[in-house]
Amino acid sequence: MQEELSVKYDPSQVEDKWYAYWVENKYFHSEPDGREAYTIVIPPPNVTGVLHMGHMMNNTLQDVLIRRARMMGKNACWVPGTDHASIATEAKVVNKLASMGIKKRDLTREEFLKYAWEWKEEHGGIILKQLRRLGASCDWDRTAFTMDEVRSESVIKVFVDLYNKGLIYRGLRMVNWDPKAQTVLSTEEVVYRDEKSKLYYLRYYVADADVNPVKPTGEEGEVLHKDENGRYYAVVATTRPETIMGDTAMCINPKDPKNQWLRGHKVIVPLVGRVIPVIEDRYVDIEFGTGCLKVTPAHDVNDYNLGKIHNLETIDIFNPDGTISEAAGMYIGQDRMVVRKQISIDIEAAGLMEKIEDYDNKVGYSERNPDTAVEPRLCKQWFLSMKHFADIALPPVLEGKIKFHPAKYISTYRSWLENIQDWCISRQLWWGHRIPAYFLPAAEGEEERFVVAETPEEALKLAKQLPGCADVTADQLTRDEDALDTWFSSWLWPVSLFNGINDPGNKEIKYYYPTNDLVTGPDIIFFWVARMIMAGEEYINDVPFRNVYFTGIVRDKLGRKMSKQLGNSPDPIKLIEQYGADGVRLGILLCTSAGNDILFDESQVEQGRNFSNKIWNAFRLVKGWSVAECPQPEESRVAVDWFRAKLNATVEAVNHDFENFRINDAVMAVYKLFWDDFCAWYLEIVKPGFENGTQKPLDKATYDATIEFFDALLKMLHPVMPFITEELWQNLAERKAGETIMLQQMPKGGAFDQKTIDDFNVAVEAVVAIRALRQSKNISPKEALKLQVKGDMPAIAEPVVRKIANISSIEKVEGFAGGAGEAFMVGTLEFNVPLEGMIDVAAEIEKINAEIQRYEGFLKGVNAKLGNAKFVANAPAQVVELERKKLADATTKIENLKERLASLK
RNA sequence: GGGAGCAUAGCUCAGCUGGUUUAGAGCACCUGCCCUACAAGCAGGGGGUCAUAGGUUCGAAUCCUAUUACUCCCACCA
Repeated sequence: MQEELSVKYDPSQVEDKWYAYWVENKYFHSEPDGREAYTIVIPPPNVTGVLHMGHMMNNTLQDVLIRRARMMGKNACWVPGTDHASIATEAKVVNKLASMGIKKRDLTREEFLKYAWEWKEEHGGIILKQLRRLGASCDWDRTAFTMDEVRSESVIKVFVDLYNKGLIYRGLRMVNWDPKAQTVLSTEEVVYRDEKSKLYYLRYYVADADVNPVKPTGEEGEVLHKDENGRYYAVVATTRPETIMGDTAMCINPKDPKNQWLRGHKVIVPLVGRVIPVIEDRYVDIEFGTGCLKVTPAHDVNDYNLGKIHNLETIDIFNPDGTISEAAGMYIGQDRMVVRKQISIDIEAAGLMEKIEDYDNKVGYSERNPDTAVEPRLCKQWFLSMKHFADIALPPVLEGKIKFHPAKYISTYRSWLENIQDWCISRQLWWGHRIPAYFLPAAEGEEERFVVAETPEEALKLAKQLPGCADVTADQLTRDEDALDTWFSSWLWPVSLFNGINDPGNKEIKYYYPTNDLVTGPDIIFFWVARMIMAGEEYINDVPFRNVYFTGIVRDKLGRKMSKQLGNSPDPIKLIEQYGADGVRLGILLCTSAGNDILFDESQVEQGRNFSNKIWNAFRLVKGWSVAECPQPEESRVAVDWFRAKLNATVEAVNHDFENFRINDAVMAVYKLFWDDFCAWYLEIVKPGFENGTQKPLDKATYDATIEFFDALLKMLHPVMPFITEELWQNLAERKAGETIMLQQMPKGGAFDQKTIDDFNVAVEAVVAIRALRQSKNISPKEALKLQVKGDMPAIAEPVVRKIANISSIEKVEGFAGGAGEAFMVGTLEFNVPLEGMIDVAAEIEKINAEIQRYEGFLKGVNAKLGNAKFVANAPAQVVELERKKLADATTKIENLKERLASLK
């Protein structure tokens, strides 16, 4: 620290220095020992990600929790790491390659992965470096990656295990297909958005020659469509006319009176000309559109189900990239969205369009490629059967073994688990964990055969055991091309970080698991939180964490989500440079409450910076004092007693807040303790005056207490503001080499007398009243005043008022005669400041009358209560007693005021 | 369509099991101050029919019902 402390705190002078110091001394590192463990695993950010405000909030919270736990004597371990994020990262690599003129499909898997790893090495982990700027006290020696050796091995082991348990299966299903990434997605990865679209009404002519209505038209509301040539047709409403090439039936509800005439007939698909049957199924909503549904089994889940029931042909008219396939017979190779426009024109031209209406519907988009509409597609994929996992994951949350903060997410969690669908875990990607399934050669049309094993050698062994496969060779086995869903590795995170899959029951997993608190967003409650609980229960037979703190979304002050497009997302590193990491941390924490979105505004960070500066200057003040052997002034003795009580009370409140994850409240409590109580009151009271231009020394008792308080305050602030607290703590007293505030014990608080705090508040109120009086009468703070008091002033209040309000004498009186002064009340205590010739009697009378009126209004309410026999009879004695006291107090006050009014007149 | 949550000062939110609350905090705002820690500061001040309408109760911001607004989640109606 510089000899001369600057007036302004400069974070850039201290942050890097202390972070390096902490890392060098391995203060963040944890090894199992005899202490109680406190563990947090980081929600692994995307390996190629860049820090944004959401990360800042999330990781600040985690750091506060971990630093506090460390100072509470726990063996705190915060494990950092990154996620391989297969879809996002693969997309980035594909784009990069494209910019180099390389197409993914021209590369072998090995070549592609080489590029991908290069990309990862180059861009990966930036985000972890950025976290250091924030002060994150992660155990960097434990940094993990979802695709590193331990984690990969865990994933493969788990896949094989679950397959062997019969929980993983391979099946032909209607799945969600992302045509841009060209992979399937799980149902959770599809986000539905409202969209303005069109409902197209298409003519499907009746194919049989003699449709001729056997019965007369108009019977029982039947709707027959007949064109100018006398030909009959049905009308189908669809939002997706481009799928007509895949139509293999038209469906009506058997109970639909208006479409009875279509029963048993055949219709012609417009443009395509294919003749398809009219089938009947109760699934069809009679009220929707015309009650006629076109059935495209290959491209709609419901249609697929209808197809299965009614044994319909399935025509897949799309290529994997969303263009029209050969099977469609027309528009081949064109994108489906282009074809939608074109086909409506062509149908119109062919006279087959009845009408087009505006229509609001929901369209599913890929979570990772938000501008790509997801296509339902029929294909063979790997699934994890979820019923079993739902069964084991629900009880710990419902029974409170895991607590959600806020608790409202329990119901979200519950309803998801109670309606769970099987998890599609395969992805048509290369960047990820390759599925350990090996296929045997099979002739065309033959049922596929495969084995699942951790290694190719193991697979070969298994394959040879299959009937008729004794001679199979290693070359004949082909490994599944697909990779696993990224979440299939993330769900193991709290277990795999401690190698609990590969080495069950090892020392670390036993020590660190279950972890304590998880800090994450509610948007991944299904993706991640729920699945970690499943994996934890399945593999360790215990919950992965005790508490889940759900953060909100960081929005700008207008409530908009932060996004690159809007440009409303500040660069966290720039903010740190501008305001200091401590300032940014405090700013974020002040507006964070569990489950609520935070509306971020730079002014909050400014508040954080200002607070840093306040701490800095308090330090400058205290360090500037000299100490001498002299008696302790009365007001200092009182202030020490009071502040100790206040400190202890706040420690208790802060502990309570943390237990309930009310972190913003805890932070605010310490903020006020420092700024309002310590700086504005305590330091002002003990601050020595000046004599002949030099500051008087401080007595030793007061000085020691002040240093003790400052030390306690810095510790309480440290989890929130690690840098400035370390800097000042190191300079507050002599420190040995290698000491750090990080590893000090958090103040434990202790018993305190509430009366001390209450009595002090009398002084505070009196001082405030006298200051207001000075201001309104334009009396300088330097001019000493006299004070009269009627009643018994608390002993500790007197010296405080004397010093802070600059009172020369306090006189106890029976009444204020003559009215030569300004009076005020604190509780029932009456004060008067005698002011010769400075009183505006008229104004004073008005003021007193207003006061009387206020108290009388108050009395009315109290009297109404006490006058109510039912109240007196039913309310608890305590409450009635309280009302009586209110009555007595208010009555006294009014009497005093009236007395005073009289004396003025 | 189903479910959940929320509605308190200009803004963001506390207010837990109804009674020391004719409602609090932080920020913002207004007024006065550069008084040897700090103008990134100090001192003082104004500001709310607790969304609306009913109900329960001796007593409601707090509990119940309905309405309105917003937010979120879930769902295969083309």
